Amino acid sequence: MERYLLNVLHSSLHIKQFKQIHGLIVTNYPTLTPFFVQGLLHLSIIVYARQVFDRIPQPSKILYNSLISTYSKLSLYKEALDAFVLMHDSGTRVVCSTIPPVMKSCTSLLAGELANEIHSLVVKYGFSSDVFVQTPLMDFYAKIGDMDSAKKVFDEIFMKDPICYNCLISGYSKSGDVVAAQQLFDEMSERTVVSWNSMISCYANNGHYREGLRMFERMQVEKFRPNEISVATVLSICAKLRDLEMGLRVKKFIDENNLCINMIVSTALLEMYVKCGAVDDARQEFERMDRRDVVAWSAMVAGYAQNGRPSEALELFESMKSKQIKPNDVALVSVLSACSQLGSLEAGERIGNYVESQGFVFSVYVASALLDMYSKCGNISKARQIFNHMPQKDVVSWNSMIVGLAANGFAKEAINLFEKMKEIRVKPNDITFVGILTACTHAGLLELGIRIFRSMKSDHEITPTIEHYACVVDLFCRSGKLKDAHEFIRKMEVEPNVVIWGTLLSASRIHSNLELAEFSVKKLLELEPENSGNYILLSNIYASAARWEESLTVRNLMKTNRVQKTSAYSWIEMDNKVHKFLVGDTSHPGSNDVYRIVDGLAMQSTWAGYNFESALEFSWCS
DNA sequence: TTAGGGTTAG
Repeated sequence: MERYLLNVLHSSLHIKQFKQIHGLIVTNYPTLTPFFVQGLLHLSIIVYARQVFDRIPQPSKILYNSLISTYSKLSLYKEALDAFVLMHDSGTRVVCSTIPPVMKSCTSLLAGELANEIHSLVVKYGFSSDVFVQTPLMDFYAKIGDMDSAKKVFDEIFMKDPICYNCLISGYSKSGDVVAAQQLFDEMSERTVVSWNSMISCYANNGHYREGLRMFERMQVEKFRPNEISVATVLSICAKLRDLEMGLRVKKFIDENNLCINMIVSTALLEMYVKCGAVDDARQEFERMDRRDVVAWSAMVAGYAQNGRPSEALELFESMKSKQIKPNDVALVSVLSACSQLGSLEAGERIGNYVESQGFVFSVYVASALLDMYSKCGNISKARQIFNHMPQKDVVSWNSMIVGLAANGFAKEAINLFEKMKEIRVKPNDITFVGILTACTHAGLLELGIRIFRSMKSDHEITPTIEHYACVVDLFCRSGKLKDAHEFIRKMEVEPNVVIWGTLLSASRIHSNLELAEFSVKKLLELEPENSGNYILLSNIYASAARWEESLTVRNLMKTNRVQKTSAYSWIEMDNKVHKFLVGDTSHPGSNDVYRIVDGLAMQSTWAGYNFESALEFSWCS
């Protein structure tokens, strides 16, 4: 009977049958209790198993090991460590096989103190030569970024298997030491798919994207079959590179090799489309997914928000909530950015209330997005309130507040905030300076603006970009110092673009500086010969100075260059479809009806006293 | 032992 029961306990039983056997054991075979617990642990009926375990007076080391490893397998790391402490305190001898699940739990919980104690135990009991003990120990050091200790443990391992190499490679990868990772990889006599994947993600995580792609190619040349982890990593590289062509090649590879498209691969594919601007393809991938977790939903919401389609971001966010997927901080950040873009205070406030009631304001990301939303939607005092209450602020929070103040006309406050930021030693970045220079422009603070611009390189080691130069040109122009603006453009270290010349042009026209206007519009013509607006501007400039001949020459030049004047159109959105309106076009099948209604409206408006000066001659074009 | 999503300007 005992032998029979032992066999039964290791087969898959229903919980009811277990309870019957438990009764039998308690009354007739108490010595079988440990085997009974193991049967329960085997099936991961952990709570029941623990209850019975606690009634055993002196559990054996084997039973402790089973309990600890089951906790660890179920990701119940705290329980695993508690059980280990219990085992150790009860005087039960720790064995080799006790260590791996305990170390894994220490790593997951970053339990440094206990990990150090275990390391001492490993040395004390002489487990140091065991690769199964040393690898998780080394992994712990690698995960906390202590690569010196990790390497020390690695060197002590007698028979090194690929797993311990892979562990150390991923440690170097996370600490940014690409060279050490590659060296270790080259040393390996026996590589696995994991080794290749670790190297690909090492390059990916450290910004060496092309190198990562090369590893992916090389692994195939060396006859290693990429798995779903390889392709997910490579897809995220394509996303970072904005390389749609490569991304599609990877997708073809997945299809041709029948690789499993799990949720992570799908999301990586979706993300690749999003970053390459192919939002509709991303949405198709999203629709194809049979399961979607909060990451997949957030990626799609972010996709719309990042590609300037805020209404769809908001719509998808609502549908995510209706599917009972609880939004997390990432989803909230994206949807708040969508509200900012829409300038929709109503939607923004609704989400803002949710953010505050659910305690998400403690996330720097969410709070920054929230304050940005309030400032873009015009509620600058609420934005300021959120900023002031943020327990932690990063450079983005400061930038959002500075830009928000500048955009809402509080230039002095923006500049004060910039000073405070420097005082508490938050390092400004290039965006900070775009914000602060805009503030100076709005307040007409020419000298201060120039001083701040010059300090970028000297005090903050930031090389000004074309945006910063454009701000300064604007600063000169708005102060009426056109000559200085021109002089500044001539001395710029980067090639001036259309924004720069456009700024100078519009200022020249305002201040009737014909010479500079002519000069800048010629520059504009060089940069964008296809833009009809530039020809018309130049022609008008000549005309206004009564230089008719030159005016005509420009018009003719426009004809010889075959530049077409692009028509301006208006558009409205109806039932999720955008309709464009153009002048002098009757392409819409219902245009007769449209005109009749428009005429009727115009008539009624005229009767109501509205004076129509412009023709109401428009039609549908899509 | 290897894999996916986020905020600020123009």
